[in-house]
Amino acid sequence: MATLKEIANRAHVSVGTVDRVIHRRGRVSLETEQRVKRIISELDYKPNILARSLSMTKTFRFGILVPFPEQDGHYWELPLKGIEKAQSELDVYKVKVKYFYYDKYSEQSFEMACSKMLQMVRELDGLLIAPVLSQATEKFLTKIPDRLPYIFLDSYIPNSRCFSYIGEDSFQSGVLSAKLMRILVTAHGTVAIIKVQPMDYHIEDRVRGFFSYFNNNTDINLLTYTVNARESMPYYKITKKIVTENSDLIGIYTPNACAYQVADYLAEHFAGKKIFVIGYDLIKENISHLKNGSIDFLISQRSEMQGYESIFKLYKQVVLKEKVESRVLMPLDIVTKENLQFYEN
Amino acid sequence: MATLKEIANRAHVSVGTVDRVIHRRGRVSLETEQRVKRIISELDYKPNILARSLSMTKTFRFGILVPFPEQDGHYWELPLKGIEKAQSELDVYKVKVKYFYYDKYSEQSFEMACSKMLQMVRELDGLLIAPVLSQATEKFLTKIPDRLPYIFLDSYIPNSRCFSYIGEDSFQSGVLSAKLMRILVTAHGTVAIIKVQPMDYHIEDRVRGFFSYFNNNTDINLLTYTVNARESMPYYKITKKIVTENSDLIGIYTPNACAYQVADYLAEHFAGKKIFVIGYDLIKENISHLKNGSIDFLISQRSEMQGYESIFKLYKQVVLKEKVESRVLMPLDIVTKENLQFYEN
DNA sequence: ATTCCGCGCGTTATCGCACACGCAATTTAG
DNA sequence: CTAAATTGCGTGTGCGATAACGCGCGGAAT
Repeated sequence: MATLKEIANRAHVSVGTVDRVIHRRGRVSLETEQRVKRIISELDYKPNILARSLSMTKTFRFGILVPFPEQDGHYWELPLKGIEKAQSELDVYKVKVKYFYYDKYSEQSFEMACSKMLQMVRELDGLLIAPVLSQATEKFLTKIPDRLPYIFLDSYIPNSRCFSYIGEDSFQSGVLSAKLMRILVTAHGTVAIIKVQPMDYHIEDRVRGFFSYFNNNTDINLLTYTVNARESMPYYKITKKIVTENSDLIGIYTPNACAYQVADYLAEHFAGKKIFVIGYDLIKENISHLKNGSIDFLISQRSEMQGYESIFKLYKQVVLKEKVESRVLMPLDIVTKENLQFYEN
Repeated sequence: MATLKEIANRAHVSVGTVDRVIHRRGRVSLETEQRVKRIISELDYKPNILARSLSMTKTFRFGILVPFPEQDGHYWELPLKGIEKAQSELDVYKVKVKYFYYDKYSEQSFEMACSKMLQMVRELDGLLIAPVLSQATEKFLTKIPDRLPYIFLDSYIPNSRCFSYIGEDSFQSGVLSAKLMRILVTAHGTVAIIKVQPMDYHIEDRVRGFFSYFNNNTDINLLTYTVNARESMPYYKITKKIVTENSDLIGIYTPNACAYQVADYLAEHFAGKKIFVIGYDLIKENISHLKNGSIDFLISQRSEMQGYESIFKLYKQVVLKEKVESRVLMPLDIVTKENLQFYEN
């Protein structure tokens, strides 16, 4: 618990000098600078965060670039909840956030949000980006000023200068789903996997993981179907198609938050035979289907914690100037009827 | 973001007076006290925690009464890790902890730890108790001074004046285990449940939950065995007994952290037939058996987070004087080979 | 009447850090 | 060669709250 003052005494200088060394504000001779630095590391000096943020005049602003909260079946409300929680906890540390929403199915909307953000970029100290529209995001990244650090949430763009990625290991989450499906289905038969257009690397990765688990397994027949997310009721239609085309259907894997739509159809029009359904994310509709048994497992990627952590990592990187891990992978929680209650809220 | 000074100005008094009102230090006339209180609630004044703990002279000390870390297969290291993490984060807030360990199989050792704690009770501001030895703990509770708040970790003693309990819903965790076992075992046969002596309510609850799930299910034969924890290699012996007595054995449920001992035996002497094993807690030995497939599922009760949270709740209750929920139930994480990596560390 | 005590309040130092400012001693420019 | 700029350093103030201290006033005790 060394203080600035102690450092100063030891180095035979004033606190002002030590402060200048720490903040690289110059006006210190090379000799004293080295002496001070040595003593700082000798005493393992850590600035008192309380005092620091108490005296700090600057407030930090982070821009949040994410899809409209209600998209993906209100999925985006979950990370936003975490973001708000982090924001309120970091309020005393003078951290504010500024939201820029976009329609994840419209590049134009995305570009609108980006340009709004760029207009006030001078007031921002860091960005949180959910790069759902990967190509459009890549273009946007080139326009971000070099001084401005950014972090990815939910999914990821390779070869960018982002300082960290907060999210899941999509491939492994596919593997996990496959394992669960394997345990569930006791009989031989067909398992359908529902892909989505427009393509999303993140989701594709889950599907790849799913297939990789079943790689050398022959008694289960894997069949891929593709829906177009811009149509109306796409999952309803595709589920209908799946059940009519496969008399030996035993399971459906929905590698996104839309499992509830599949379960809806099955519950209404296919109640006779048990079809196992595995999906993602603890959104309201999925939860109620998990409760009534028409969804068997939900994989949760700690969406709320993702939002929370990403703001905290921004705080660490920008305000505290600490090193942040370049990948922070959230646990893949297996949620079922019997442990759901502890994951809700 | 009202400050003391603003309150003072509005109430036409000095900050000293407002401070005296807030901390009930007297020397304020009834009239001004009410005026100040009114303005405080009008402006929804929340003290700045940073400034508060920066200026605070008092340091808070919490006593930790838990089993030796190495007991239960080093299980207790997990909550302790969380406790240490919380302690280091709360260091700037002037929070210290003081450990009192006991042997969970010796009432005498427990009483020793208690009396040590009571000797320095005047220096303590709160207690964290793992009431593994329930009767002995009940006796101890009567000796705790009324002024001293305490919180339970891991398990619980009813009708006590503890301000909160941090842990799992043991019954429901048994239910969850049963559900998983039900999915795993496809054939008919016997599932063995291993109880422990001396009895532990917590563990018994898990077993009750397990049975309740299978209540009206007849194609699985449930059989209870009991080990004596004070013997040497008890699980080794009991597993041997189980496999020799049940030719139709298909699964074993170990409602505590000792599943690895069961798995040890099976891997060495019973490699031929697949026996499904479900156990608890991410201790090192269990983890390696999960990896090599001799344990199928581990239920994790977020042991590290339990420790972390319990210190934070003490901080909230004692230092911030905020209300704390009387029960904080941790999620029951289902851990398998495929998602283990995200729960490790 | 003087001393004394307690009440009701204001004042001020302190916590550890950030940052603006000021003041010599030098260096650079004109 | 003098004025201006720059370097190297110390001082002082503020952030918001805590808590010790001090002071006037009035009533009780001597």
